[in-house]
Amino acid sequence: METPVETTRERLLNVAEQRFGEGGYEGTSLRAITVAAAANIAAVNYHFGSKEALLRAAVARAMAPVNTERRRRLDQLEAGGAPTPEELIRAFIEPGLELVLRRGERGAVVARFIGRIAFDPSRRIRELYAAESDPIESRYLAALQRALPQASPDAVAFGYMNMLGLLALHQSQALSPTPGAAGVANTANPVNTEDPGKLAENLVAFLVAAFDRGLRA
Amino acid sequence: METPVETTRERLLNVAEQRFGEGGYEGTSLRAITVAAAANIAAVNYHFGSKEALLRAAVARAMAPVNTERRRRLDQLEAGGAPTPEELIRAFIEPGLELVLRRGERGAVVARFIGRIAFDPSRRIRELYAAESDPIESRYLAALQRALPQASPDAVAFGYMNMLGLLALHQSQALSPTPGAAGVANTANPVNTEDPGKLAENLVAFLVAAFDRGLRA
DNA sequence: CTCCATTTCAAACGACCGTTTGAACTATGC
DNA sequence: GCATAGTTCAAACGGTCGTTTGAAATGGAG
Repeated sequence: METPVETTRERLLNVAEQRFGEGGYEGTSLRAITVAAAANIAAVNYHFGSKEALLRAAVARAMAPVNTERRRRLDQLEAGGAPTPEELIRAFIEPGLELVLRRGERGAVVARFIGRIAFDPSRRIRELYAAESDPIESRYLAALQRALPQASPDAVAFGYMNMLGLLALHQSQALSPTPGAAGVANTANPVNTEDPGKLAENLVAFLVAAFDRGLRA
Repeated sequence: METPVETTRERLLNVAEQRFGEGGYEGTSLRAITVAAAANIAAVNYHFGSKEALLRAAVARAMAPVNTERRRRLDQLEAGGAPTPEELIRAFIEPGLELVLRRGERGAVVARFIGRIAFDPSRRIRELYAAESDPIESRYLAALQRALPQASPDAVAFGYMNMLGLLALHQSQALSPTPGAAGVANTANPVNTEDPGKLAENLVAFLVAAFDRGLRA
């Protein structure tokens, strides 16, 4: 069989995903990325133009399948009548956790990358991410509003932001602290580390309860 | 009245809070801090020893009143019998939001600083923060477990981590995106920007519902 | 005033940063 | 074969990074 070897461009994107996800944008140097990708320093500016353009390309590539799947689910739900809050929450959470975690090692890397960038300390980086996930946001907000007519638009937006934030934190694995360090419940490891599906179920249940009964009028 | 002028050490801590909260640890240089604090570059290493030690000192100073208030509330609740989940959640959230937001401009700066550092991209920084908020963590977990006997320890820990994460995100104002940019609900600004008390109420209600009915057995 | 510990200062250290350059290499079409 | 477009390369660019140095300023105690 012929092995379609990864191009330099692809290797740069893969390593960028991993390193940016581990150390953040500011905390990761182009030299660290290019060395790990077995590429020359100048390759970044040749293929992408700048460090930030590399990040933008990596975000776009990582988010594309998630956005596609979310759109597909939303289309499907709305075609079938009035979706419940749980269906909508599931359609948002699961593509973020499963589609990306359910692929062995690389999936976890992509998830951590997305989760970290979404709440990077730099406003510039956060907006860069927001622009990528923006298109479907208003659709979800409108659908949630219809599914929760008793909640005010502000309350729905509040719930949506909480959902978005919690998803990002779980994606980035920031809520599953290091085993050896001083963290939460180091006596018993949380449920979710082995099975991303179980984490998705737990998170959906948590959010459904909060949306159904935790939004102030 | 005599004006006890701020010492260089205090000015450095104040500016560090602000800049680290805005740009993150890696994204903020000591030169930017010392210039804004009208101090010499060498002052950081003289008063603290290193950049990381400056951060550690800032975290400790910022967290001290929050930890004290949380301990006080927990003592009071446990002295009065078996606290409800809502009382426990309130005792955790409110010190984080009010005690720190309800102080004009500087309170918001401190809140953003804490919220950002708690989920900094660098694991090293996150652990530095975790060590500071660790002491009361096990007390809260145990109290929550007693208040929610039907939930498994894993589920309680899961809920606690979600609470901690959501609090940090709201503290850092990462969930109240920039007004002009492409973000959630730029048609109507969320409720919470003007009144931190209202945000606390919304967040507590959200979490109480999630804890009461959203934790899987 | 002298002494001494504390604090501030300008200047420099080596290291690393993102980016650019221009030549060398590679592969494909003619 | 040669020409050509695409890609990779070592090397260097000017800047900024955290940290260190040693001297100058400061200010209370004797």
